[in-house]
Amino acid sequence: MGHSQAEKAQSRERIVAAAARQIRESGLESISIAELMKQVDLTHGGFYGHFPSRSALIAAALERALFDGEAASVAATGRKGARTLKSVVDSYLSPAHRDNPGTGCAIAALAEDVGRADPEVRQIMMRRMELYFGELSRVIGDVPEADKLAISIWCTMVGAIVLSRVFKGDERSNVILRMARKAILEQEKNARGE
Amino acid sequence: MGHSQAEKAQSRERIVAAAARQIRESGLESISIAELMKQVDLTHGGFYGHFPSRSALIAAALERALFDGEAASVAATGRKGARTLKSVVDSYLSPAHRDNPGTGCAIAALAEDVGRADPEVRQIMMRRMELYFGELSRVIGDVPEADKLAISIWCTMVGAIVLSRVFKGDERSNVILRMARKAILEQEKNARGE
DNA sequence: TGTACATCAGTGAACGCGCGTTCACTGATGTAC
DNA sequence: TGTACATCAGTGAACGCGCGTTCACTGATGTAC
Repeated sequence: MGHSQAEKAQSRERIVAAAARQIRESGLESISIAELMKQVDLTHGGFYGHFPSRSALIAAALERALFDGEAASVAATGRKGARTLKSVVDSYLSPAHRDNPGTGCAIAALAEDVGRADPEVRQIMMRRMELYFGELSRVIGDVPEADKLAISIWCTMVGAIVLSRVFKGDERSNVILRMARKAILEQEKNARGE
Repeated sequence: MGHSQAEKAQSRERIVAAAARQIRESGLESISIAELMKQVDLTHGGFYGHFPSRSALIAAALERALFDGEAASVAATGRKGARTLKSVVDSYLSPAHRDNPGTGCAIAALAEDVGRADPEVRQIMMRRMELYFGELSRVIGDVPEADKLAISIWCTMVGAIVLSRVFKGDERSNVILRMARKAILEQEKNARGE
């Protein structure tokens, strides 16, 4: 058993990463400390050397899930400059994203849970979403009121993933993704054309 | 203590109605049988005279929440013939709807929870959503591919309520509702114009 | 009409279980000399 | 280089608690005669 600071930080890292996946797969409240610690090959008692409470972990896991989900999206759509609205939407509204909530967008996975949570938890998502709105606005680029368009596009993307997951396994699920994608791209075209 | 069949049915009714509100306010898994029975002035043991298990109640409560939410929407937007896309969207994307999930749309409140639930639970929501898609399509009326437009509009409406609830209490929350509303109405205008 | 019995919705104590949290302890590693 | 000690990440038993579920019981009402 090691005990350097670096090793402790690595343990914490593994706990948070596992929790970030867990909450996206099964919800904010799905975290069981005993099960989580088993997942990372530690005993449950050690948890309190890393976090003061379960709810502190949930906050850290949400922050991490938001960060990871964005990193995965960026990785899938290519580096900064190469991103277009089409590439972002195609990636976001893909069957792969729908079928893998544990590594996907934390907004689509957890916004309802967060909407019911404490203000501190909601703030974590609010702050991150402001960044997302800004980033999508920049991807849209030279369109009048791109910042406002970015907001409504986010609504459609999140709603589409959420609904497509209700229908997963059914062909209807793919139709939802396709219709949302089409609506978003047409919206942009119209905004550009005016 | 009465014990006619009608009185038993009324008790069951009150349990389901309370549960339907509870799950929309705090999530599918938020139901505690002891607390629920206290809410309807019964003792927890009596629960099993009405339902075989907690999960059977959850299924019944979801069904009921979906039904109630739609009834509330219809009540708010006027009778059958008088409904227009604008009236539906204005009502759905209102601050009142955002602020009262317990009496609102069960899709917006529970789709993420349901997406993670058993196939039987997902089917309950799937079936109801097919009806909703059809109804919105009829409200849209004489537009090419109104059925497809209805699907993408539902995505935007659900996403907007879900995101606006994360931001509740913040001015950003109202902006989200307004931008989604605007996007939907423009989408319809464009669909009508082609 | 009055009495005895059957029904059954609801009661409330009890159960086993898993959970979050605490804490005295362990034992591997780092440091001092 | 070797020995003694300090540190501290992780261990695992124990706790109190709330939960879903069971079940023997109660007592108000309906029915039979």
